[in-house]
Amino acid sequence: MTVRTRFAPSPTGFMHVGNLRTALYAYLLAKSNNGVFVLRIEDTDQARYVEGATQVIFNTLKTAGLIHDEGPDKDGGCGPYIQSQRKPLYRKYAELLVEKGAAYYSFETGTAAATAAANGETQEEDDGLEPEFDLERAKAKIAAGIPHVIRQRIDKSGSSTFTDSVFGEITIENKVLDDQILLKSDGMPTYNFANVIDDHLMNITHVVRGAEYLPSTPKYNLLYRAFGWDIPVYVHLPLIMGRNSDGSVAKLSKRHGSVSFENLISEGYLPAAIINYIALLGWSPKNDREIFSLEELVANFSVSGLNKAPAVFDYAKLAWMNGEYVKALPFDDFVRLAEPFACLEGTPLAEKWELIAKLLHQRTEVLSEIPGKIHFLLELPEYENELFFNKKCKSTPELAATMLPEILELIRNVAPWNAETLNGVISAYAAERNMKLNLATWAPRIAVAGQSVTPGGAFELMEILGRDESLRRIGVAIEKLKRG
RNA sequence: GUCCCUAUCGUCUAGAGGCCUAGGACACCGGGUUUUCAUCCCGGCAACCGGGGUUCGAAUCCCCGUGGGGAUGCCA
Repeated sequence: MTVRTRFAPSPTGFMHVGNLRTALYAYLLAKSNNGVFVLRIEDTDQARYVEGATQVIFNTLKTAGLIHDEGPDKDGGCGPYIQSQRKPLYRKYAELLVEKGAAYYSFETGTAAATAAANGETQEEDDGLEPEFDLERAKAKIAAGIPHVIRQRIDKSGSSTFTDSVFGEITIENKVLDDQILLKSDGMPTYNFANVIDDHLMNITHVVRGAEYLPSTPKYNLLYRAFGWDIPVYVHLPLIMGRNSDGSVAKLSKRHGSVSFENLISEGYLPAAIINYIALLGWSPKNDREIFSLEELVANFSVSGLNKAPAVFDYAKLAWMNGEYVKALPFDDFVRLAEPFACLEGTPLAEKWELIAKLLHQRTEVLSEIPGKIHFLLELPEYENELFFNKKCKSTPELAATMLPEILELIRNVAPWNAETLNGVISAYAAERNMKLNLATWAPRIAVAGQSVTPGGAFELMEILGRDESLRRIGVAIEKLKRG
């Protein structure tokens, strides 16, 4: 039997990494079994619907490489794949359930809650709905236009047991299951109903979803049984957590940082790195390997590697992994991808971008770090003469004050002005004075950079800055050192 | 409140009764290489939540606590 999995997001405007990871595992489970990956849009909550959000879902899956085999744009014979377009279907099945005695109508009263409030009473149990078990009377009320819902009728005796591929056998007392609403008063199904209908109709064999659905799974199974349908294989996934500022953890959300795929991308994380990282959040290949392409994930994926406990999202490790991907990028790709982040357009450095990129390529983890790394090239920072101190190479401001004027004269007219020539001249200068090269380059580097940490050494920086600006900055340093 | 799930370094995890003196990675801290920084290399710090069982033997199995998470919506 062909394995069929689905990813069923709501179009709410952005793709949370938790959702993306669910999509990834559903994709991996399907593909590692030569199965079919279905995309279904769950837009039954018109209040939460966001214009254009479906496009965000398409774009995200495409960018991430999670290509679906069936979906709104790829009919595989189980369409439509957008729930709002399936609306009549749900009522049909809900009414079938009523006939079978597994569901019943409930009508809005609109008064009980209001009355209670007026009397200053709290009536938490009252949801403003009155059940009508008599079918004839129910039909009359419907004909009279009274708003109503259809809810599941659950026998509260006994218990329900089911097996999950990750969590194993789970038993829940039926008395804690409530008569959940299946069809809303606007005629749309709830998730609790639609997922059962659609997963069955779309021949989904393996339901991959977050562990938050574990406690309500018995209700879905009751529905499957009422219809006489096969229950799919369940694969519930541990949740992804974020760390709060007070050290506690909670479901990963915006306050923990960027949690949407689009946000992460705009911060300079690479799609393949994000996928690789989240794959390892809750799943392990059971060996020490950590870097996997999507294809390699497909080849290595197994449900047995899924974890049960929630995992904390760690931006530091994501950054490290992203750095691995950035460094592995062909240089031309890095130049192209990093350019928008550098923000050099319209500056004198724009034409030096490739030269700068050469320095940045192996020193960047997240592309958004770039402006901060190179800002000193655009504008000489304010700095203290203390920077000319360096213990390791024994540099001091006094030494810099004598060296800098000498070096300035040596390089003033060298040609061509590039790292190689400058290296030659300054190396010779160091050799003459029996000085180590790292001492000879310390002062010039500080002078042209104005900061202690720089991407690249003195020669590269001077080449990028050009002759005029380099000489000017060294001049500034000499004056600063004179003032002390 | 009730119900469900869960528990190995700070974080992600390996470990399916003896291979564990508990392995890897990130982070952190040293050292080396390097014209700085980074890369790279080498080293270090750091964990089986607690208590009872079962067993010749338990991180691994069972029970009870405790901690953590989730569910309890006309959200999904």
